[in-house]
Formats: sequence, structure tokens, C-alpha cells
Amino acid sequence: MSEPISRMTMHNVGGADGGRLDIFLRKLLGQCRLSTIDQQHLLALPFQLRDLPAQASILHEGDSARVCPILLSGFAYRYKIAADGGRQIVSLRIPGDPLDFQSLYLQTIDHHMQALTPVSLALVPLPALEQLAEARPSIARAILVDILIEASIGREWQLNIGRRHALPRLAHFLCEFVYRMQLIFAHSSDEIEVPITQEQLADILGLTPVHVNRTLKTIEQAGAVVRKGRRLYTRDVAALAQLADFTPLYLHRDNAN
Amino acid sequence: MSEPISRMTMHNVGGADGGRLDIFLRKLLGQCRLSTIDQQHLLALPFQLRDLPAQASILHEGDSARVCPILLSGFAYRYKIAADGGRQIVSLRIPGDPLDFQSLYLQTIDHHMQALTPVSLALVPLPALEQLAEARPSIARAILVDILIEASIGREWQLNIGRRHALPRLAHFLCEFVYRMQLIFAHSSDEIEVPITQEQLADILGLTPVHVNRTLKTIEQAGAVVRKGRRLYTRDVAALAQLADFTPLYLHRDNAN
DNA sequence: CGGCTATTTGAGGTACCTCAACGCCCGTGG
DNA sequence: CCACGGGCGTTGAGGTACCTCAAATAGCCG
Repeated sequence: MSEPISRMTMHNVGGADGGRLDIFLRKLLGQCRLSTIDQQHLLALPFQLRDLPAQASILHEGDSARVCPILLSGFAYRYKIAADGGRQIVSLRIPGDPLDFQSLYLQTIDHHMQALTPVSLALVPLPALEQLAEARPSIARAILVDILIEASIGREWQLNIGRRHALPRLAHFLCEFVYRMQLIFAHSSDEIEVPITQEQLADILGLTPVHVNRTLKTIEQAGAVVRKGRRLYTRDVAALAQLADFTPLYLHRDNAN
Repeated sequence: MSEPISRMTMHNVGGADGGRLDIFLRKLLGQCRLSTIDQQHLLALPFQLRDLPAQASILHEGDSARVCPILLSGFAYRYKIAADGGRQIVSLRIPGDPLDFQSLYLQTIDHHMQALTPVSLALVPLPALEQLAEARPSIARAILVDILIEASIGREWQLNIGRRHALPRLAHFLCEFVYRMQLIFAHSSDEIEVPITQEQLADILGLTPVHVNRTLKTIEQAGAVVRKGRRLYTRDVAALAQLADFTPLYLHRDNAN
């Protein structure tokens, strides 16, 4: 486990390498319109680059944040822990996603966040982001839209966990994963690697690893998914969608238009 | 079922009776600071008063909103429906709560909303709210904070549904209900009526009504809750909290300071 | 090759579900 | 005021989806 982000010293801050934020900008543009000037401002944000290994802690419940991490590459997840030690992953973040807009407006972090894979983060100082949001209402709006879409996904997960059986539940998650990946990487292939262990899938879905394993086998037999060695790949998104009762309305992709 | 809100004609708009919005202001003040001027602006918002019976539809998935309903009295809930007809309630709103800030920023509503009890709503035209949020950043901030806290509650519900057994799950929800009610009504009694049927509780918790019934009996035997006739009352919040593994951090009550 | 971790499989258990019947509360109308 | 009806709550019995525990296998990294 590496040094907590909140205790890192900021240095080398500066927007000289704004090209790295490109994926972040693309992500926002997939959710709302931004003028050319807004885009330039976003790319000019100061940040410090930070690489972390898989499993590294990114946010800790109870802390106060000083920077807003943006996920340039790799995957991360929010999670909460119950008294009996049970873990629930409440949100999965993929490349381009901002990881903690919430701390712009709330004092205390109410959940944990961890790197799922090795990640690189752009750490944007909160004051810089605050000033930009205040100066440019359309950027404040873009922040809000991202917050709202993540919340909408959270509601769909509530439905998924509360009211779908293991098979459609797993298929629904995989389907959402493919949709979101296709949106940010702008490719249309059905075959995407899902870099998530079965234990982590279990914590996303409110199941046990053992049951995820058995359910995965069923989905593979249906041809919707393939496993090679330890790796999981989606294969047939239409089949997944049908198993899953999947409707992408809640991803709000229409909002970009 | 009454006429959908989206087709209602607006008339009698005007802030002459801003005192009705008092509870809404109190709600916001419990979540963030607002200057006297901000408060005056909020109370001066134009709105149309609208009373609806229990079960009335307030928001419909797929629609676009023209007004932002604010809950002056009564209770309402957001819900989603799975393909097999299963219903999951994803959010409970209590007096003072705004019901659809999301539509200020997203075009399409991704869930349904219904009155749990008879409700009275203040229907604020979206343009009025938009202008106010643009003119006064601190009010935009108050809106954001409310959105974020509801999202935080949603994450706690994910943990609740995914990783807690029926008894702590039910106790946790009841505990949260009492806390939130005490906050808006500023009373400290443990005894609060919970105006929610067992079927609705089941849809909040991802259980069946039958199992809610049996679990409720257990919680009553533990003395944490009382039932009189068809009505459910909380009795001992400390006992509930202990059954539930309840920590109120996620309600972000510290944010008002 | 050795050792760690993730996956896989089996067997048995249980928390919760399903179906069905019954009873009680409460609003309604006679 | 009582009779009626409908909805909600209650209880029982049986079923099942998922869990727990445990051990074996397989992939992966040094």
C-alpha cells in the first residue's frame, strides 16, 4: 500500500503538458458541450502526474481532499465497508474519469477509493478547479453533469443489486462496462478485456466470488463472454444486453448533443 | 392516478407566498451556508402550489422536465423497474427536499418518481431556478451540495442492499429515516411514524414484503420499533443503530458548518 | 522451479423467496 | 351504525438462489 495522496507534497505543478488531459476533455465532451475556450482552459489546468500500482489507496473515508485526481489511464473504484467486513464497490471509474469532484463541494470524503489496475493520475489542485468553475459557468456545468451521470449509474446499480438475479446482474454490469469503454475510446468492437477479478466483480454485484465464478461459466457457455487464462473478455454485447435487460438511457449519452 | 406534471399548465406564478418555501430553505441551510441575500432570493422564487394524492406520478422516465418540484409536505420516492417487473426504490425524499434538480442539467429523466403519501409540491419553473443559479454561485453550490448528498445516500443504500442481511438492512434504513427527519424538523424524539407500507419497504431494501414483515417482527421484539395497528413507529434509535451498523458520516451533516 | 494468488469445483447449509390462505384495519356506502 | 369490500399485514409450508467451507487446480511472477 503506497503513501496516501492527501499527504503528498505538490511540486512540478504547471500546465505545460496539458496534452495528457486530453482524455479527460474527451470524457467531458461526451457528456456536454463545451466551447473552444472552455476546452483550452480545461487543458491548461495545472496538475501533477502520479503513477500508482494496483491496489493503491486513492481516497480514504473521513479525509479531506486537497487535489482532484483525474484518471488518465487504468481503472479505479469507490467502495464502502460494512461492520462485518463486507465490501461493496459502489462505482467503477474508467480512463478519462474525474475521481473526486465531490470534494469541491463537500468537506469530508464518505467512501474509499482504490486503484483496480496500475493507474496514472493527474492531480489537479482543488483551488485551481474551483476558480475555473467559478469563472466559467459552462465548466461548472460540465462538472455537475459528470456528477449527475455517476449518480444515475449508481441508481441503476441499486436496481441491479436489489432486483436482478445473479446472471442478469452480472450481464448488466458487463454490458455497461462495454458501453462506457466504447464511448471513451470510440471503438465499436464487442471484444473488450474486463480487467476485474472475480472477487472484485463479487463486490460490485453484491455476490460471493464463488457464485460469480459459476455465473460467469454460464454466461461463457451462452457465448456472450470468453475467458482466456485468467482474463475475461466480452464477446457478444447483444447477447449480454438480452441476458441483462439492458437499456442505456441511464448513461445519458444523449446529453452531449 | 392523476395528470402528469409535465402536462400541467403554469398559472398563478409568483413569489407572493414565499413563506411556503421556508422548509426548503431550512433544508438547504442544513447542508451549506447561505447569505441573507441568497436566502431572500430563494424565498422569492416563483412557484405554483400543487397538491397530489398518494401514489400520484411526479416524474416519468424518458420525460423532460419543465419545472422543479419541491416537496413542501409529505413523502415521495424515486424508483426504477426491471424487465421482470421488479421495482427498486432508489431514493426517498422527505419534506423540504427538492425532487428534480437533475433536470437543470440533464435532458432526460432516467427514473420514475411517485408520491408515497399525499404531498404538496411547489413547482418552480426551471428557467427561474437556472437564472438564479447562474446569478448567484452560492446558490448553484447549494444545489450541488444537495445533489451530492443524495448521491452519497444512494451509495450507502448500495452497501445496504448488497452487503447487509435483512435485519441490519431494515434497521439501517429506519435509522437513516429518523436522522433525516430529526434534521429537518429539529426535534429529538426517537418516536417517529414511518409512513411506509411493508411492500414499499421491501422495494427500498431489495426484499419481499413477506420477509420485511418477519424482520419487522424481530426488530419489534428487540424493542427498537413499535407497531400500532397498521402503523410503524421507531422507538429506540440507539438500538436501531446498533442493530444496523449505522454511522451518519455519509449524511454530511458537518457540511453546514 | 517455487510460491503466491486467482480460479474452479464439490457438498452441505441457510437466508430469503414463492405461493397460498387467512385476518385485520379502514374507508365506503347503505 | 353496521355491512361490505379491498388493501395491507400475518402466518405457514415448501422451494431455491445463493452462501459457506474446504480443497484442488491453474495461471503468473520471480
